[in-house]
Amino acid sequence: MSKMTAYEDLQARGLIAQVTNEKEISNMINQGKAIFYIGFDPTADSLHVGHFMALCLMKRLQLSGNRPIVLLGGGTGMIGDPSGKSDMRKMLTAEDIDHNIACFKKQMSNFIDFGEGKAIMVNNADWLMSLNYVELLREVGPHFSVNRMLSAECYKQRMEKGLSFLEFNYMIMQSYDFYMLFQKYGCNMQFGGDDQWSNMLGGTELIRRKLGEDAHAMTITLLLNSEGKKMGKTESGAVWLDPEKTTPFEFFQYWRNVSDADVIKCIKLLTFIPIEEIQKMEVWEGSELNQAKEILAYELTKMVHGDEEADKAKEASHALFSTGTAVDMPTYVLTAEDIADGKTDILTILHASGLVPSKSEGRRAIQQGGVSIGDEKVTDVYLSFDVNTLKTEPIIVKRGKKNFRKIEA
RNA sequence: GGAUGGAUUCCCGAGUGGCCAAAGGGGGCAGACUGUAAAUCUGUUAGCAGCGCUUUCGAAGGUUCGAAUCCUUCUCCAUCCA
Repeated sequence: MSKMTAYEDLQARGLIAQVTNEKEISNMINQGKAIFYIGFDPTADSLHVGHFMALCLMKRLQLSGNRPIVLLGGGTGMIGDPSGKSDMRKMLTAEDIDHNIACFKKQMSNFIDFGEGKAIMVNNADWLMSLNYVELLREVGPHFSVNRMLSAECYKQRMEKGLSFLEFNYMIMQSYDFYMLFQKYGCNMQFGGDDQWSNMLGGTELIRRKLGEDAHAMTITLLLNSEGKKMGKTESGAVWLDPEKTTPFEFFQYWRNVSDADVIKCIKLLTFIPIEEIQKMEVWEGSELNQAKEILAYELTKMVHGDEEADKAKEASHALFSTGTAVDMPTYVLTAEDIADGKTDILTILHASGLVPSKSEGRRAIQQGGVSIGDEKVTDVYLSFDVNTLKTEPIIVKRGKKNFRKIEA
């Protein structure tokens, strides 16, 4: 059997959602002739899983000889992309954007090799911020049909709730980016999330109309779970790549806990495990699939946080769910505020350590049998602890099955 | 610019003077069952020094013994007309 081409591998993994011209794109990619860009708007101070997937795609293509351009949205971030969103985002200040860009840069360099001639990083603020309104309108305005823009899928939700002129212009900015990159760097392809499709087509159209040349676009499958929701989000927010915002252990657990229906898909989309090996896992059923989850969690943690952290997270996870103890686990050290007369109580501990958002919830959790210390269920809401005892013997407090904290004094 | 309708707790949405910390659903959390999955069933879902108190129905004032509910002003949103 001949080796899979780079493009076939992407296909087999299910990474490709839509393409403008499959034949040309696959040829370019397979021959390492693509100079492609992916845009990242600096909407937060850390990258998240969606970005990670895009960066991995960059890496995959970089490995097969193609040249990536990372485009940071210093300019487009000032506008805000309405695609697929039901509400307008909070507008970011210029300072926020600068800060976020700095954070992005740092994290990205862990994944992508920006060495000589390998990959480049640019910021669209460099050309967007100095645009002159009337000039721009005359330059690109005639090439966009408002009727067609409005019918674009990405605005669908906003047509019901309201779309501001500011955001409406996002598509033009993104199209302009592609147009600029095409001229400056010979960038002939754009990648992005599938929700970017219409924005990306705007760019290829603009290039064709202005320059009479062909440029291509390809979108990456959005990482959705079996219920059709975006993955990489938890109740408390996104799963971040920054260890300060999402600890390696939390990161590991997030993937360890994906549902059966999603494991294989995630392994395909997110890891670099060869497709042949993944195919072997696909036949796994029932509790066997549980192993796949651990592989997924381990691989991703390793890629994002390194071998050492991945091992630690895996160990902690094992220890906690088999024996209920772990060496390396989230720890909370009691502060003076938590102690009164050399004592403290269970509600204070739960609340102060962040296991529950309020003491009322802590009380409820106890009453419902959801709190335990070690293996013992807590039944007394007023259970109190001697601080001196805690100093010598730290305790492990659990809320539910998956939330726990080691408490030290 | 004009007309009309609207803003309720995490979300949707009921509530038109006291019985309202506010129905119902969704989501979340916890328990049972399991495989750290899903489905299902049960409980729970403002805060606090628990049986009571404090803060909540877009914002600010007012009427009233008593307001999510009535009045005034303001802000924002939607639809229709220009």
